[in-house]
Amino acid sequence: MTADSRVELPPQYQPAEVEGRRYEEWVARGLFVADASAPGPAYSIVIPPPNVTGSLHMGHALDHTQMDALIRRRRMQGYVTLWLPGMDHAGIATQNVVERELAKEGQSRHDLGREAFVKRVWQWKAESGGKILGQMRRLGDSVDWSRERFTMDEGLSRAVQTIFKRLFDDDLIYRAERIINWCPRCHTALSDIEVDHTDVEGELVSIRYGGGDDAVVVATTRAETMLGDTAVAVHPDDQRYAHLAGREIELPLSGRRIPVVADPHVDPEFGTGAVKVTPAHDPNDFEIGRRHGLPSLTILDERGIVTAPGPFAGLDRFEARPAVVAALREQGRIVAETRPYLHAVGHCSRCGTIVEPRLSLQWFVKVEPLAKAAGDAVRDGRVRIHPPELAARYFAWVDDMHDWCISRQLWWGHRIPVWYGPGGEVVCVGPGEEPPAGAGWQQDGDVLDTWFSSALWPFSTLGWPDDTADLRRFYPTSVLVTGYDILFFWVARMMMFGLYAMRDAGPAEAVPFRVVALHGLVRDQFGRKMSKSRGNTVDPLDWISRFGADATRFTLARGASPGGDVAVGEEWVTGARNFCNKLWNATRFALLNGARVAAAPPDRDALTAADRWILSRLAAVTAEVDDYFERFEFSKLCEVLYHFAWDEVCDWYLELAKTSLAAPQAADRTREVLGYLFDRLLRLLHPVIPFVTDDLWTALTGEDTIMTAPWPGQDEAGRSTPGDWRDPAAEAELSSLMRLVTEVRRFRSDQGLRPGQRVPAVLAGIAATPLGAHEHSIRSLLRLDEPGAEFAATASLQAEGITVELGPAAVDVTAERRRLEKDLAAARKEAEQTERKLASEAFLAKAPASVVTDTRGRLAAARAGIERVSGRLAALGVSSAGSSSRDGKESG
RNA sequence: GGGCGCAUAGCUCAGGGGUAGAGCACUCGCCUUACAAGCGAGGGGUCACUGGUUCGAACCCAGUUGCGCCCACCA
Repeated sequence: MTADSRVELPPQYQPAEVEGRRYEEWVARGLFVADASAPGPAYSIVIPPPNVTGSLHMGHALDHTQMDALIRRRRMQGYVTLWLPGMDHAGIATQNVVERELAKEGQSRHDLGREAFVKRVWQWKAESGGKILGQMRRLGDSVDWSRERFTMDEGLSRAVQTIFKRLFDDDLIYRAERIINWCPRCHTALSDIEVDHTDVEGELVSIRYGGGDDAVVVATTRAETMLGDTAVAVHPDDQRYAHLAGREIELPLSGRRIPVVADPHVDPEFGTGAVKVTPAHDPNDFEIGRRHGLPSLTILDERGIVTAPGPFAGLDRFEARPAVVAALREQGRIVAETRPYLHAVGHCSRCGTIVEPRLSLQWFVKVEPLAKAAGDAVRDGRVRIHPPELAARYFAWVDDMHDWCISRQLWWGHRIPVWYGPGGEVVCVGPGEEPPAGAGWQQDGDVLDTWFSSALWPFSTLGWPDDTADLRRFYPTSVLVTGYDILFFWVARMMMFGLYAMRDAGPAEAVPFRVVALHGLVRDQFGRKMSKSRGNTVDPLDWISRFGADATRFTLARGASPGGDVAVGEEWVTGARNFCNKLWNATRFALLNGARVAAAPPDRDALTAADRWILSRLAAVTAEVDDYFERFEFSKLCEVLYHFAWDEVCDWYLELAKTSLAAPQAADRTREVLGYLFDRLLRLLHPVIPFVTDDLWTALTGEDTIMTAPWPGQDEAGRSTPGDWRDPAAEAELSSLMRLVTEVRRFRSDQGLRPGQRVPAVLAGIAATPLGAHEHSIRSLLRLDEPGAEFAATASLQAEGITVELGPAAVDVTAERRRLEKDLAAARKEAEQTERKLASEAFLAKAPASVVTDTRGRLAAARAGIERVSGRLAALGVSSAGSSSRDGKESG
């Protein structure tokens, strides 16, 4: 087949013209769809479900690039692969979005009522939700769209109900009155992980309680809570307050009398050693209150407004605070001046409002037994965390987990399947069961924490609780790819629920995934966290539009070491775009020169050293890439492929190929090697940069798609590519060639010779070296002509045992001398260092023989270098006299 | 308050007991017929500091300093 019969490729890669079309082709041909009944090993990944409200950001792009690369490689390896997409209903986030929309219409959800509001949210989801799914297509995600799931789907809701019922029956879910994190803006309880602690500059106020002998000073940053104080606590051993313990003192402002209790929780070293106790509004105080049977006095409502009777009633908590302080000051109750105080305060992770600890009746998961199992699965190796260093964080979380508050005072989410009877009966209703009928029965009004359904994701998406073919085939999933930032709250919970729900499968098969592969955060080009407030965020879609999906993916993959953060900037993606273009042009070169992919690998006996060298390197690179894939070393595998493709294939092999393509008897063989080489190279790159590789590969081979081409590593004949193709002799020979060419190029550059200028030269002694066979190539790479009849050398240099004598051209004696003097100094330094080393008896006695040999070799090389360079310097002095005016500089 | 990690070129980072690396940036020269989104040749580092182990330390150990991150119910 000849070049003209093939697709003409433009000289620059235009991602926009390729990507959309290819993606739709892949989908249309069903290449992403997993066939659960197909033979062969299975490989599955469930996508960390993005929020319906979300759009694609760099974090997703990183996540998805890694998952897609893993999936694509396995698919090429012949696994039955499933990458399952879907979305999370994102309770609070979504409800907030729709409530804001309603607010614009001057309405609240209460105006609509529950049923209409939920309907409205579904409507919102249908119209504006899930933008991210379309954006995933732009990235090239090879997800199985036929299996797309949503946490509020009928099936997944049934899974939620089922597991709730089981947990309830196993006494692992309970309802209790506890201090929980309350968001006064969202009007709902929050779990610990939905609270972000940030330092806030507060004011520490010291207040004198009681009077006369009873006086005791307490400090607080939340003065308004004193309205709900029901005690003062001191440490039992604190002599300063021994006389007060058990007595009652006067609480300022209200005039109530409250007891002084002795409790070991109090730190006598901190502040005055006395603490005000507000059981209804502080978790510690709640515990103290429980221990001493203190009443809990709620003084704030769900909006954070004071309800305690008196002058402060109706004030917001932040208005009440200074008001209370002012009133105390008036009464002379403020001791000393208030002072600024930096302390960590909890904020609602959804809206940023300061969280209010609040006593209320909520549902909890008893996590202790579940968390223990989740920890054990990692401890005994059923689940591997990668990189292993991060397992410590996992254990820290799992081994010290508080009970999980799962009820939310929201309308959007899975409603708690519990009914309360007129006589206080509590009935948990499982799926398919009829709720109790009759007067007075009512369902719990709350919904479940969004993370409750997310925790079921690895099996609820596969059909659990039914025994489906998908569940049997694809559970446990092969790997979970996510950022270390959500290792705890999501990963740990999937582990707990997976092990619990799937326990019948046996300990090894109940785990939700076999490996957790963690990556870091995407940062900006200066390594700073991306944030909207800093204005340094980058939109992946913008990059995809301007540089292509492949360039975007390659940038992220290339920066991603396991567990490490990725710094990206426009320079990076430009480089990746350039790389794609380089591949484009290299393949284009191969095509223009009639490269062809033969059914069988090239006949080794017919190959030149250059061919054997590049195929040997290809084999080495193939093995490395395979290994890096197994270890999630995306950065390294990209690096290896980048350098192989660019430095070795393009800069050397293609240049060498130009010579052999020009020789009629060698051209066919070279075309064959080029075909083989690019076929393999493109396949190796496909998982990371799917679009450009598919486009080029189909042009090269005439096949439909690279997606189903076998992964290299073993060729069609069952021959292992590494091993068979490795050729150390060819590698050494070509290394020698490259050193020679580089050395002469350096000389030419120093001489100011233009790269294209042809110079007559003699390569004296080349025939006696292994490079003899390459003389033609070497001359071509270096633009050296055969010497004419009247050849007269004006300069010479030695390298690789060859004396290169250059004809009239070389001239810049000063530059050459400077260069040689520098080389001489370096060689002398090296010689000195190695000599000193070899003079040490301790070194000779204790260092391994290989190191000693190596050092001797270095010394010999350095000495030879000194001699050679000295010789050149001397020769320079002689030959420079006569020939300094004919040179390559006349043009510049 | 507890735990973990990091300090290597101008920037972002890899490496890891035996010759200091990459990308980008920088300098010089080139439109050499796949590619100027390119080609060739260069410059640039006390591997944070102080000690220790070792024939040998950027690497291992201890301490110091600086910087991150995670967890956390001390008012």
